[in-house]
Amino acid sequence: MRHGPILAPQQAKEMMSLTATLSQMFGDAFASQGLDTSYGTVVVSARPDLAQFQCNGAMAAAKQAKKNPREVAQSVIDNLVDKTPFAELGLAGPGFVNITLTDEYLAEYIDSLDEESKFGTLTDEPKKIVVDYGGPNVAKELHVGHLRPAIIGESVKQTLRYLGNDVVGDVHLGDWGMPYGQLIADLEDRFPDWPYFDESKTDGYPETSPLAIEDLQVLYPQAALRAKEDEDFAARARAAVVELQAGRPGYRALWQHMRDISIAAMKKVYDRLNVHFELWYGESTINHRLKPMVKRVSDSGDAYESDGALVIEVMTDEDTKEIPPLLVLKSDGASLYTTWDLATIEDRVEEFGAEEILYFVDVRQGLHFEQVFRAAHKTGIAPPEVVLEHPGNGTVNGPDGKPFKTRDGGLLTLRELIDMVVERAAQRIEENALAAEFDDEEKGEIAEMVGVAALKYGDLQNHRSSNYIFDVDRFTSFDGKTGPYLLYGAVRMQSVLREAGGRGLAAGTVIAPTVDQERNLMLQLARLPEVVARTAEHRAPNHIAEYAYELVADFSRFYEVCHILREEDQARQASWLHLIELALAELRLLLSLLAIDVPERM
RNA sequence: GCCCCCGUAGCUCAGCUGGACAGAGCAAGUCACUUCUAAUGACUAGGCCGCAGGUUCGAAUCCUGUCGGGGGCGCCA
Repeated sequence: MRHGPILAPQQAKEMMSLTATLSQMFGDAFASQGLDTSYGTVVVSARPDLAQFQCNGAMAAAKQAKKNPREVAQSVIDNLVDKTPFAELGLAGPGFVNITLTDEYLAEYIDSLDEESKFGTLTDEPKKIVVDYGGPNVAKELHVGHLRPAIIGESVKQTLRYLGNDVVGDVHLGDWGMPYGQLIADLEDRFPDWPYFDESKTDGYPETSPLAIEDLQVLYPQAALRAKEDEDFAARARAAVVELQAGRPGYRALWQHMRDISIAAMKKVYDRLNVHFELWYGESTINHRLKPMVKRVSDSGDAYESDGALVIEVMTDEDTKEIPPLLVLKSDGASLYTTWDLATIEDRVEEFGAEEILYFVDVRQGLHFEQVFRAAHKTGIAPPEVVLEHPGNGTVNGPDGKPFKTRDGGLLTLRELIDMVVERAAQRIEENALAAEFDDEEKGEIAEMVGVAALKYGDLQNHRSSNYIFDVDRFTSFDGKTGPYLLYGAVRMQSVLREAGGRGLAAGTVIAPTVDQERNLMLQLARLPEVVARTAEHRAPNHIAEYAYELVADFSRFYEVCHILREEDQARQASWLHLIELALAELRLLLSLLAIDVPERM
């Protein structure tokens, strides 16, 4: 790490990214022609053989101003105030402006990058954002379906936070539905003597849970099955839910036990994935809001009775497609997930002041969220300016292209999935003679990090909304675009810096590049801000995943041709060390935004 | 029946919301290690972007139609 001057927070410098700087220069040139500055947007060139950057605004500007695009482009070039940064400015095709920087300008820019200035990342106007990305059910073990929301949500949360927003992640437990009525009713039959079922008692229940998580995992499916087959039992289960939600002390105490042991079990799995929730709220958290909220939407006329149930019409005159009304109360008067979702929005707005609420949930729940969002805005539960968004995720599929299942057709637990990848990673490490020198404990730690990185990167490199095929062998490979390859890149950077440190070599000013691989690495290092911004904008970590790979690949190419420790020109060597420090700092940041840990060595 | 998503190289997937000959990884073939971790790098080959129209100076990207696959449509979450 390079240690610049320690700046007090209020003095922390804000700097612009390279493309933002260039865009401003071109924007000014457009403005001087009476055209909008937004046409000045400069992006990385699609044709690296022709130029480093390009500006395509002249074509759009010409269309709007009814001018000749090539003439507009030429006059923009002519009206750039400062041309010293440019080695080449060319006009091509219908009106592309090709831009190549001088090596000196590029080096100077790269030299100014550091962690304090976030490598040129401009922070957002801070917003209060709630990220809802868990959704596991109490009493059920986490399964494959919980993987994507967890790791995508965590990554976007970290990214939004890095950009300066006030973000909290909420697991939003499924802890208030029918399953708990079924469990309670079933337990009451099995253990009628338990104090929880004695209606004459209102307190003095056991401190610790009589049930272990393993018990719940067995009991839950049995109770669900029983409710399906036994109508009498189902009726008692429904009654138990009503009593639970009404606050019957014994039921609440038993339910609390189930919730506590479930959370403890979930945390173990989420911890392995580096997924950490600030809030462990659930559907039950907003129970006290349900009645007043329902009354309010009924009184306002937004909600009305339909087939005995209470619904909110969410279709408008502008809709060409059919959108069914949102059901907010069942015909028996009980609340359901729509009720809880609405009340949860109310809670997040009133208690936290949420300006944006993002739901990282399976895309298949798209219609539900569309209905809930519309209802929330229509009823004023969410003020109009509050952004409600459902960046949905696709599924994890098996080799057959269908949602992942175990060999016997069951649902694979998340713990089993992680174990599978970590085991394969351990095998790969074992196959390699280089790991032999590490003791078993370190090998185990490395296998865990490599395995989890393999799993997470294998997932995150796909766009959030697409389904992908889970392939342990491919994910854990050290070759190609994989988690292990990225970790290996980071480890090599660390290794060079460690060696350099041992020899008393220090990083210095970045000087003008002389070889392509060096120049390309610099250009790559400059791209981070736009990639981070794009990830946040699209709520899609695959942009960061892709960029992290490109960065490591450019580092590897540079490393191949530029032998840092052997370099005799001391200024060049110091410059290269600086580049490696920057590459490592950026890579660590990118991986931290993907919530992937980096080992010291491997 | 209505609605949503997907169809890109042999395989797995990107493609920054209209820009220049469509990209990556794997697999295949060729080449480079007395190395700072070769757990690497270089090169070759591979695609009428499902199909047919349309809008545009310009379309994998937008519109219409069509075929194929997946998913969703009030008392489960």
